[in-house]
Amino acid sequence: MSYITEPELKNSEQGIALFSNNSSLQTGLLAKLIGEELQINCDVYREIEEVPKEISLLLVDCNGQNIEVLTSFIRDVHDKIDDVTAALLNAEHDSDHERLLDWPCVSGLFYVDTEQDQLIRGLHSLLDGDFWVPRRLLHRFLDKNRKAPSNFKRPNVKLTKRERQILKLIKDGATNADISEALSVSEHTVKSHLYNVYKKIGVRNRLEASNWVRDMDDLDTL
Amino acid sequence: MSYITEPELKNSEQGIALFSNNSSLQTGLLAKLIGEELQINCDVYREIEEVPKEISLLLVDCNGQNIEVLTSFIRDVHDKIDDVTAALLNAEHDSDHERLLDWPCVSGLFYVDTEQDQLIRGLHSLLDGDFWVPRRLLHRFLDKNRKAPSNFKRPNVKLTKRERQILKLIKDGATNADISEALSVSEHTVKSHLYNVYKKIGVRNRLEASNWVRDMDDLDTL
DNA sequence: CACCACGGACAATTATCTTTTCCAACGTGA
DNA sequence: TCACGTTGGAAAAGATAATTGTCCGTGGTG
Repeated sequence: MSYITEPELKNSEQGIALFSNNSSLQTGLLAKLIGEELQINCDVYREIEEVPKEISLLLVDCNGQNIEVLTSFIRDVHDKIDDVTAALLNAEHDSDHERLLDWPCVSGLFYVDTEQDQLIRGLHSLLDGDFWVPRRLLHRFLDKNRKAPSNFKRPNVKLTKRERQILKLIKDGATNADISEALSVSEHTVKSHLYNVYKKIGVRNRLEASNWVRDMDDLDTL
Repeated sequence: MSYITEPELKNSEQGIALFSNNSSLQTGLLAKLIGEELQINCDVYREIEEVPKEISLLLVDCNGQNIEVLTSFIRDVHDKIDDVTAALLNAEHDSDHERLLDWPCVSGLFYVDTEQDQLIRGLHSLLDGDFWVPRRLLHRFLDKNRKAPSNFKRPNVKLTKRERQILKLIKDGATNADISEALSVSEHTVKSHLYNVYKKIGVRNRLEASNWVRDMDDLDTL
C-alpha cells in the first residue's frame, strides 16, 4: 500500500466557500486575504445553488442578511449538503446569529469586530476539524442544556428485549396500535408488556414512561 | 477534632470549602495558598456533613476518591445544598471525572496537572459566578448535545396562555386530572384545550404533544 | 423459570366534536 | 360621549367514542 499524500491536489479540490450578498469588492478582498494566508482556494458565492458540494469550509456572511434568510440557508446546508462544516462571519453580539450554533453543521462563529489574526487562527482551527466558538457562547450552551443525570439512581431495572423495543417506540409517540403493527403482535401483548414496564420503572402511564426514556443519559444503554 | 477551623458565621458565607480525603498536610497547604492568594477564607473538610451550607465555592478533590463516591457526593450537593457552585480539583484527563460537569452545580474543573496561577485565575472566575471549564470539554458538550432546531418550521402557531400552561404541564407528565387541579378548572375544560392544541400543533395525542414541547429550541418562548 | 404471546373483562383515562357562556374590542347612531 | 348591537376569541361544559391501563388468566419455548 502507499502512504503517498497529495496535498497540492487536495487543496485545489477542496477550498473555502464564502457565501455573502455584500459588495463583491470587500468580500473579494476578504476571500483573497483568506486564500493567501491559508494557502487555500477561497471563492465567493452569492447563491446557495452555486456553492459546490465538496468544500472543506463554508463561511456565511451574516452582514446584510436578515435572520430568517440566514436560518433557512443554514437549514438548507444542514439538510442538503451533507458533511460540510460551516462558520458564521460578521455575527452581531447578542443577536439571533448566535442561535445558529444550534445547528450541528455550524462549527464556528466570528463576530463583526473580530480581528484579522483571530479570524485566521479560527479558520485554521476549523479546517483542522475543531470548533471556533466564543467561550461565552459555550458557557451559555452548557448552562442551558445540562441537567442532573436522572437515571443514575435507577438501580437495577432489568428490562427485557421486548420491553426495550416497546419503550423506544413509546418514546417517539407510538400508540398501542402502532406498536402492535411494528412488532407484529397483538395489542393485548403490547398492553401486557407496557403494564409490566410501568411497574418496573415506576411510572404511572405512557407519557411518564416516554419521559423516563428521554431523560436517560444515554439512550443506547437501554 | 483537629486543626480544621470552625468557620465563623460571618466568614462562612464568603468562604471556600475544600472537600478532600487526602493527606491533611498537602491539602492544608493548598487551602492556605488559596486563602492567601484570594484573600478569602478557605477551610478543609473530610465529611460532607461538616461542609457548611453557605459557602461561595465548594472545591472537590477528585484525588483518591473513586468515581462512585464522587458522583454520589456531587448528587448530594446538588440535591441537598441548594445554590452552591462546586468545582472539581485534580481531575484526571479523559476520565469519568469530566462527566461530573453534567451536574448543574458543577461550574469548574481543574485537572491534576493544572498550574498554580491557572488555578488562582480559575477560582477568581468561579467566585465571579463564571465557569471554568476546559474548552475541550465545552466543545465536546456542544458537539454531543446540540441538534437541529425542530420547531423552526412551526410557522405561526399561536397558542393562548391557557394552552401554553397546559402544554408545560403535559411535558412533565401531568394527567388531565392533574392539570384540572393545578389550574382549578374542570377536566372538561382541560380536554377542550388539549383538543384545540393538538389541532394547532398538528399532533395525534398527548404523547406527541409532550415531545413537541420537549423538542422546542427554547422552552421559555412557549 | 424467565420471557414472550395472547385473551377477557373491566376500569380509567383520553380524544373528538358540539354547544354555551363570557368578555373585550369595534363601530355606529343618537 | 354614551349606550347599543355585533363580532370574534377564549374558556368552559357536555356527551360520546376511542384508547389506554389494570389484573386475571392460559400456553408455548428455550
